Amino acid sequence: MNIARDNDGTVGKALSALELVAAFERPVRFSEVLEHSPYPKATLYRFLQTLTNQGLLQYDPDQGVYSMGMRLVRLAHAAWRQSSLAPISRDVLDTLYAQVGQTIHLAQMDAGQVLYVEKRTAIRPVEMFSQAGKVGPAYCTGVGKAMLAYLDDATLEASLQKQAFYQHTQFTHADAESLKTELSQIQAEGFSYDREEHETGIICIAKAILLKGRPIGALSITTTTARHSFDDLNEWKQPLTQAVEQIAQAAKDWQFPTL
Amino acid sequence: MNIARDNDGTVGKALSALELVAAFERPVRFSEVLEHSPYPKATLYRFLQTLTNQGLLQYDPDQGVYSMGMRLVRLAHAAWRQSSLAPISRDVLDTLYAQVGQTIHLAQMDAGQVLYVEKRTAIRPVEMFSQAGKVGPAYCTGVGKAMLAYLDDATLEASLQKQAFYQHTQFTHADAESLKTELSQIQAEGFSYDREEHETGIICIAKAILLKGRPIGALSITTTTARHSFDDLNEWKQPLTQAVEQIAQAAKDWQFPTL
DNA sequence: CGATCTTGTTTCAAATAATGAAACTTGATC
DNA sequence: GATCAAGTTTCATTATTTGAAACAAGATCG
Repeated sequence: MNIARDNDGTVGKALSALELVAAFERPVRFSEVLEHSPYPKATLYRFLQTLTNQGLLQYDPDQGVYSMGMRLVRLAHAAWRQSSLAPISRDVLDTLYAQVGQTIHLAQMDAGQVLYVEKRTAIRPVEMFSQAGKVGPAYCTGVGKAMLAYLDDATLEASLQKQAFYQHTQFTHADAESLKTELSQIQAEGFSYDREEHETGIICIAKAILLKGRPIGALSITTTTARHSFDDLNEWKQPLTQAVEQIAQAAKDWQFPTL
Repeated sequence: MNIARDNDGTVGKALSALELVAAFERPVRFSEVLEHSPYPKATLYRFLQTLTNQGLLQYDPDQGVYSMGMRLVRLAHAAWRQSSLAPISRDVLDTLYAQVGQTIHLAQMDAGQVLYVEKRTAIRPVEMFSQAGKVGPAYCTGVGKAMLAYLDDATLEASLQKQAFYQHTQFTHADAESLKTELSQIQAEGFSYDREEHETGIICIAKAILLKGRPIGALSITTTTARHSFDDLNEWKQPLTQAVEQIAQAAKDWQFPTL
């Protein structure tokens, strides 16, 4: 999964051990991690010790289990404030949500995946980290394809390598070729669509947020086939474009890091 | 600041370089980080490269600046879901907020500091990471003192070492001795108070959330001297206690890691 | 326009830290 | 009380990190 992330000596290896624990999504015993790890017992043991020492993991001596550490939350707070689009987009998202009344996602790219950094939903207004920080596939989401469409060739190839092309529905792109065809179309049109490619019944229109020609994020408006047709999506083109432009402008002013 | 966190070889050093970048709270040039760093040029340079490679940092080639990486947000998502009190406390906090109508904070301990993991406020319901992940001092906040009061001697001493005892207001504890006296009082009474120790005009009542006798977090209700007197705080003892007990019960059921 | 400074990047031998097989400890199970 | 599983430590070997210094690439100035 991680291509360029494995040649970083001890730090890289320790972080991959951290990901191992994260993947369980629950507290885990040492032996469980060991089973899924490429490292020998003693090595993994020392990694988990170091990570615990550093607060990236927590160890519960009663249960003998490791879980993710709170230091990550503190560090992510800094990341979220300093280099996510979320803080500068808040007002824009509020306005857009008021206009369209549909679920809105603001996403960025991370290692070929889509990372959601903000959201507006009718269901539950406050969701904190349970929403921000979530990841999704790039090849079958509106925001993912919108960003892929504007990547330079080298970065695009690297990202495509990382796509699973798992057939979520009958509409999911099966390979890089078929996806690439749509990407040029998206770039020409300026809008990206999810036509039930990730989940049956869920459709969306998305648009990339560009800074100096590079995609720094994407914004999407989501609905269901039960409530809207594909054509209906286009009625949101105008407010979506306006919101994207406002965020792009704010990013420019704030000297947002271009990838 | 980090006492036990420095003997962890390369990983520890790399993470301290990451903290250096985080401390700036804005994108930084290499040379700026170097000035604040104990490491030689070449060493720091390689750390930043590794961290960037790993997605813990982002590098903007146009500006030549580093900022915090989005991988942290993804990892924190896992941490927040799997080992923060926030997900299991959501409903309890909603109920408590409905009862008292004051600002509520849910906090945990991280390296002697108070780390806020959830919040309810009238001002702005949605705040995401801008609130969760924030840190504050332990020695002069209600939640901080509530947790300190139940730490075992060894952990307490270690935590006290890390307190700055900066005189925020005229009511701030000036040293460990004066703080310790209050801590035993808090343990006896079961409630902790912030009497304008952190900020003038801001007062709160807090209570530790205990699991097997150990403090796994704390909950506080905050108000201002303009709206309430110290005595008024005690009227919230009952709902606060109930909320704390509900969270403690949920944590027990969910096999929450005990520190 | 060339000299000088500042900032960032690479090199390479020496110093240090990571590695992992195996031995050991601990505690549970029968 | 013997057996087994899970976790922890040891230590010689191996690989990685380290950092002074040299180098490159712009910027700034006389």
